[in-house]
Amino acid sequence: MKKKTTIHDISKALKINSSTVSRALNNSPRVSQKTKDLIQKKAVELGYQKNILASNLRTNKTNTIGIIVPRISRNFFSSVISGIEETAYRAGYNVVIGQSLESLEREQELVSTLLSNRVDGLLISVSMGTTNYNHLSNFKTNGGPIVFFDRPMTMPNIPSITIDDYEASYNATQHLIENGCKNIVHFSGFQKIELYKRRMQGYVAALTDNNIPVRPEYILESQLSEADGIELAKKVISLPKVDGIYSSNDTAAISAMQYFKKNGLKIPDDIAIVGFNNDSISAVIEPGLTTVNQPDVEMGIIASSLLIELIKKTIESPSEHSKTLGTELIIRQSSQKS
Amino acid sequence: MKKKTTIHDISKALKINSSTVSRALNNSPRVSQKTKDLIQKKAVELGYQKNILASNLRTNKTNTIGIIVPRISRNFFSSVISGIEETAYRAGYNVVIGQSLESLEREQELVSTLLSNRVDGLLISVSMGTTNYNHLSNFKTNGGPIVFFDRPMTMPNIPSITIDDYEASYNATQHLIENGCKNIVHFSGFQKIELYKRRMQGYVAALTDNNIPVRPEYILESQLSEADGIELAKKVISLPKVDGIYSSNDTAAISAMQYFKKNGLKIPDDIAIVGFNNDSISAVIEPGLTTVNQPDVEMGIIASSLLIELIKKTIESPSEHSKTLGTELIIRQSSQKS
DNA sequence: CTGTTAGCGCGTTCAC
DNA sequence: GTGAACGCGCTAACAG
Repeated sequence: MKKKTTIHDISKALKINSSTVSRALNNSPRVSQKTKDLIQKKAVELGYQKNILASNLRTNKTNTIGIIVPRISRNFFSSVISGIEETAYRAGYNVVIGQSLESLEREQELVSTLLSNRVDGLLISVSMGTTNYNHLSNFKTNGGPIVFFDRPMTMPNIPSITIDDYEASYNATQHLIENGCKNIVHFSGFQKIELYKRRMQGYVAALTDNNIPVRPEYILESQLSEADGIELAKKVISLPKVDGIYSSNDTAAISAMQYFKKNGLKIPDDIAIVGFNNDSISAVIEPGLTTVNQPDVEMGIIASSLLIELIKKTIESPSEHSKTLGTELIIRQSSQKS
Repeated sequence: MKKKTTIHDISKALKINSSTVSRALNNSPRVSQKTKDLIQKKAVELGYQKNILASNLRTNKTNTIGIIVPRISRNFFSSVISGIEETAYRAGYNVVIGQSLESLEREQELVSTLLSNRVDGLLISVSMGTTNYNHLSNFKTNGGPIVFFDRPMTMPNIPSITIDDYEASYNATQHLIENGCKNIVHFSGFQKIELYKRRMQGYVAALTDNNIPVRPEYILESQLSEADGIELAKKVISLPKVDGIYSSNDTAAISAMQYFKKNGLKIPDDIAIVGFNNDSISAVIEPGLTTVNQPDVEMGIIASSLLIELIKKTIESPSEHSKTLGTELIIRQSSQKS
């Protein structure tokens, strides 16, 4: 690794002061086009490459945005990240990524390292374990802007990009009901998470509006992991006459379906899933499966666009910038019940 | 954003030289425990937080590793990334990610920005368009170590973590043959990529070893995208008596299967897929589907462990460090042909 | 063990 | 429009 050429090298070579070189290279209007060209040329000639570390130190900015998600390999998140990276790339930002693995502790550590690494902003989908936001407000005051996505937190002045969970949930449940289901189990998630709370509310509202009693034993709360899916499937079997499932997430639902299949058990006639990632699991074309697709890539694009905007001009009241994206109810040859 | 406290602040407050403070905070053995404690305490008291940017500039290291993949949202890659992040996190490294979108140009730019951002090492799965490795050898000489994964390049002294594509491919094809298939189409990828070349070779070898003629019109090369899958499906239909498909990748194969289903067409009796990501698409349990599962997360773990090792002690002949991971042939209730 | 000195490479004052 | 000088915060090198 040979020594890099610095602005001083081209400063010496040209007998022009290094500050002028710096200005020229940053295309400052205070340098004449003539010397700019001269410097530009010499820079190329010497194979100059700006040392961003030094620049970062001086300006205290890094042109980098941090992302924290519960787990990168989850389809939904990897799609969001893909969208984020794409727009960040275009705007000249790098992305550094961390996964909380649904642990508050780990999330705190990640936020802390991102903070000390001076990322310019943070995109985060909080972990299931996140019950307080001290680490986040700390980032906000000492670091930069934050934008929530998918899983919002109730936190003042921080925008969030989400889908309308209530509506999506309501629609999915309503669809099952219209299809003749009367005993609908709900796979739900940790209720401290806004998202799952809202989805539960949508489910309950749909039942209520259709004069179907809400039975607590039909609401199964879990972490919605693959392993949980199997447990959920077992519970469903133990319940009498379940004819429909509405799941708050795809992983658990699919895992449950697999369990039914594998063991030759009867699968409920109709199943609806919110938060289904169509792109990656598109092979699953089951009759009687309804999915509410989330605009995953789009969510990434919008979230990072907003964040970058916030970074550039520290906007005063960003609370207005929250956005709710539409979803798409997709019905797969759903067998109309008699 | 108020002014941060620096080592000089605690240097002044304690009347201890700032270098000693620095050493103490870095837990250097050359500082007495007594003064360490003193400094530690004061640091906490003043709310000191190390400015990593300054440290990075001075040491010319960033404790960050770069990852470049064709597309983040692809299941296989997101799983690998997940594994990478996990081990990097444990080793105290950050990860920054870029996606090449199968474009050489973009890959070059990404490598360049990672280089100027002084990442300590690079993990890369090259894009389909990558036909030369100037940008990579440039990174190697001016940046740090590189480790290839999944898609190796023939490049001197750079280790790569891959599966045994030849063997995996041979086994998959052999399995189809044993199941009675005689007219096996191969969905293949861009032949400049080692991976696809090797898989093609495995396919050819299996046929040859079984005295089945290799027919060029049965080898369908494409980019293996979802859209390509449909084109491939159409081609399969136009071919006489295809009774098996061996695909080099899941996306195209699944897309093709969907096309068959959607249009009520006959699906070849047996299908084998290499590079299938079981975790994410586990819902697809089709009889007559054989998949060769790749150890995706494990690949990430191994690749990043190796890279970090290389970063720490610039090992002299890393070419020996290439590693081939085992795969797992998974047969789904494959209907034995009569 | 601790202090002194001298940068890392760049951006940004201020002068002129 | 350009130059001189300084500082961002930290650490390496050399003293002692």
